[in-house]
Amino acid sequence: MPPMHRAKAAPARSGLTAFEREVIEHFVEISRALGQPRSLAEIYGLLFISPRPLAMDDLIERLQISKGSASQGLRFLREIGAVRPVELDGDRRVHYEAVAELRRLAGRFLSDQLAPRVAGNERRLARLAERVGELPETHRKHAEARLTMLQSWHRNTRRILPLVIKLLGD
Amino acid sequence: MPPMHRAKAAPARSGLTAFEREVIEHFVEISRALGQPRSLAEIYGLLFISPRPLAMDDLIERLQISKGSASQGLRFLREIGAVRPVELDGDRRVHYEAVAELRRLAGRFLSDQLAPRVAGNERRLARLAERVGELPETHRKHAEARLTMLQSWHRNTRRILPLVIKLLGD
DNA sequence: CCAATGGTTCAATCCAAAATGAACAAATTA
DNA sequence: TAATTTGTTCATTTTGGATTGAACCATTGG
Repeated sequence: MPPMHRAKAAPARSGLTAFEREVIEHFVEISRALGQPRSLAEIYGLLFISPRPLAMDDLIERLQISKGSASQGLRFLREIGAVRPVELDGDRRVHYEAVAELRRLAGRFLSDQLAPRVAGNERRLARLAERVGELPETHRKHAEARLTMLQSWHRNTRRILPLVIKLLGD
Repeated sequence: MPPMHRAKAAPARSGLTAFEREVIEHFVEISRALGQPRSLAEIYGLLFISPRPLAMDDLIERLQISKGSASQGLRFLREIGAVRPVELDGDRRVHYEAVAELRRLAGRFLSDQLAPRVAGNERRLARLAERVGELPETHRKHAEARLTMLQSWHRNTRRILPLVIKLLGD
């Protein structure tokens, strides 16, 4: 069969405007700093800048991501309250719009992602406090001092987190 | 030369006490939240709990990490001021001790790791503000509203960062 | 009832960041 | 000077989290 000159590619250039791409890039950068996967940021970013709710299909097509990524990404964003499902009549597909209140977003993120870690740290510090007594005399004093420091740092963190939430959402 | 029966293995079980391991684990958890590689946290953690400065050799042996990791890790920690080189007489190797002032640590981390990103975001927002005018009438209004939001979020962030630093180091 | 559509799940794959270790350089000691 | 010690660099390898896509389920419509 002659090669034909190809339908192979049509790399499907993204169907995103330059403006949209840049807005999305903004969210990608932020999500990196928060240690979240890129596809989440892409989905949220596109919904954020879109003037009307989008269905999963739209996200797959415009962002060129897989069904799996789209489905999982939307689930996560729904769970943390960053995205809200919307029913559009005449279409059985669920559409989504971005929740854009920073206070709510930050609060959810902190309580869902950070709080569990903070709790884990707290437990570990408690364990350490118990065991510091069993240490050989030589190192005990130093270990106790360091442990006190860790506890103080931890208290600082706990104190500041709620404050940050409050300040963010004004 | 006959093989001699060797010093091949002795897998060198970690030479870390349970207590040390747990302290190190604490730092590993924290560094994860900050998106830093595990080996950094291990190095800092061991130095933090060690009552006296350690040489690179010690870190390699006790943490079972490679020379490369140790060297690069120490370089990074030195750069952000988390670790301080110490000269011990009678030993030409450089030893290191942990810098344990939280204020300094947090400040450095924020200004080295976060500030550049924040600056990047700022530039991007400026570009977006320029281009929003060229948008087709239909979407312009919505895009402008969203952009205003992004700018406000950004201002919030800038406002809060220095405050967090101040509050952390009391 | 069957076919088509919308959506989820999860094992396999991909990939970027981290870790390794060999090669190298510089300082030290014998 | 040669041999050893201390440390850095960087090309390769490893690894874990992100992404994919095939298999599957549920609902709707013909």
